[in-house]
Amino acid sequence: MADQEAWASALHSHGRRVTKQRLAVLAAVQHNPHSPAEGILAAARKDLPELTAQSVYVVLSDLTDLQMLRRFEPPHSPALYETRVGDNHHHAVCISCGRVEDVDCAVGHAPCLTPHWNENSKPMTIQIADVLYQGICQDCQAKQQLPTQTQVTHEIGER
Amino acid sequence: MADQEAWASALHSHGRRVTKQRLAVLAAVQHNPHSPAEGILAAARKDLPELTAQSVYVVLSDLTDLQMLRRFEPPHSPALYETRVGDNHHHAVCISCGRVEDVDCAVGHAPCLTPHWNENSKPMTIQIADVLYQGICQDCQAKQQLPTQTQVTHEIGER
DNA sequence: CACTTATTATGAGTACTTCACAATAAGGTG
DNA sequence: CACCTTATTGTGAAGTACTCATAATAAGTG
Repeated sequence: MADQEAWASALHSHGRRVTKQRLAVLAAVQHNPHSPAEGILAAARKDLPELTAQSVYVVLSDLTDLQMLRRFEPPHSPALYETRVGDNHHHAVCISCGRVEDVDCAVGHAPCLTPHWNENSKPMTIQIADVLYQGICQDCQAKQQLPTQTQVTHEIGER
Repeated sequence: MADQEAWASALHSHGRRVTKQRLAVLAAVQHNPHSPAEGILAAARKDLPELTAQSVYVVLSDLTDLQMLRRFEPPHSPALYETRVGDNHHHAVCISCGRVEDVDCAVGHAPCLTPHWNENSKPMTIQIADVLYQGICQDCQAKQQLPTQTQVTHEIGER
């Protein structure tokens, strides 16, 4: 809870009022990275039971716009939030169980920020580059290898 | 329409029946890359008016699983589909108007497929890496520069 | 041409998120 | 410190994108 003041001053510097709802949401995201709005609500309600889902959506959206939170949307998943911002890191999601891992940036500090444009496309001014790795985590790989090894997928995972 | 046979044989090779619905969806995606399901439905209905939305969803989902189509989900947008598969290209989306551009892969043929794992994370077996660039396209930049240049954002874009 | 089974249409339902507006409270002012 | 302004939150409802269950249809095999 010693981070309360840090969050408060960050909110101040963005011209936002310091409310217990915002602090509860920030703490919940910090302690539960890669959580969806629903999970953040559940976590935040342990401190602030009267918090509503709609407030969580509003706060998350606003804080994301302020760059105090980062949001990303894996396929077939609700949006996930985290407090780790500004370091241009990436994410790997398991297509089987959905687990998410952070992946540090490979090419220095701001790697993927310079795409190579086609001749016939109009370049954009890039602000962020999200790299989303999709694969299968070790646990799910182990589970899928239970059948005999000659057996090949006749039904490809789940969807 | 000369691609009909190519689609048909591709469907066959995946053990799928060749239906006019599938062909209409494939043609619609091919001629309208980066379109959402709704747009694909509208385009496909020009050839096949009795096509239903649910069928489009089923077909898109199935063909994506077969890797005949590629699907990606920009933030705050429904899923978009394209026929360009297998070349590991990326996408840039304008956060203001939503326009999408293809971006070829920079680092050779399969670049971002080798993330650098943290010490404390369990590596996954990566299958695909989607790079999503977010920025502002030239058109939207021009529109935002109408106020005097000393003016700095007091309201940051839209959401 | 008939038959089997994949595929599509129909209708309803769900998950996630947003909207409109009233109630509340943060933080500046006197 | 009470008051006031206005941002913020709560309430209730609605919307979008998508999925599910089941019946009708049609592709492809014999």
